[in-house]
Amino acid sequence: MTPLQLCKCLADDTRLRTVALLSLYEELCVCDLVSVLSLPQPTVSRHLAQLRDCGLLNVRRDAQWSYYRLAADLPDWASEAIQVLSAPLLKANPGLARSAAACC
Amino acid sequence: MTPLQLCKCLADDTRLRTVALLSLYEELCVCDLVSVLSLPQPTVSRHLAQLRDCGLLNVRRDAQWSYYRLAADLPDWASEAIQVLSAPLLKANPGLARSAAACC
DNA sequence: TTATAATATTCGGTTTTCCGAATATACAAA
DNA sequence: TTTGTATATTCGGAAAACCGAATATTATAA
Repeated sequence: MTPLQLCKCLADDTRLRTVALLSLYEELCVCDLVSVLSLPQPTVSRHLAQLRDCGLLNVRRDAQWSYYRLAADLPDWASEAIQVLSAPLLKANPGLARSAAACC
Repeated sequence: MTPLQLCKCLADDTRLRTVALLSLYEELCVCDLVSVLSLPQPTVSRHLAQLRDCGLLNVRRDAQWSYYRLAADLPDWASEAIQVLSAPLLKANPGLARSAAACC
């Protein structure tokens, strides 16, 4: 995981919002993200796979649900960057956190 | 300037290294960057223009030289993100800082 | 004015990224 | 086993990003 890889991962609205939500909610399943982000399920799954392949997310499978969370072994600078970038995004989009609170 | 815009600006190796150098050197002219980054001048200028158009960099024109620096009016979260991402990049590429020291 | 140096821009073409649609897989409940 | 739900993947095509080459611009010096 390099700074460039992290920036590329976060240089997409869907992925950045996903990571911001996971910095707030610890763990979310795909259907929650589909509902909160208002995007088709395959789109969400594709971005999640990309974040997982980069080492940014971990998955936990429980029955037919997949629960995603920020990877536990991220370097400190990556966690800090995610925090620093998520905060203003969530502040500027109160609807995101609101609809997540209503669903997750 | 949004977190997404910042991430897109930094999601390119040339631009990320440029910003990292400017987080270390305060002010650099185009020919310094051309030399340090080992890239064609038009390539460097194009990326600088992109960073300038995003509001990330300011230019100061002095005679035939253009001196670039990080924008003075960046929001705190953006400055912090740049610092957090630049540090590991510079640490992982000691040659960058070294060749900048030898030239600028 | 001419020549030169530093920088900026434009133009095509290639590569990368993203998405919609369709399909596949995994699991659970009936 | 069949049905249904949740998730993942594949496959085009479209949009965007990036680069090399050529050229334009600006300013200095001769």
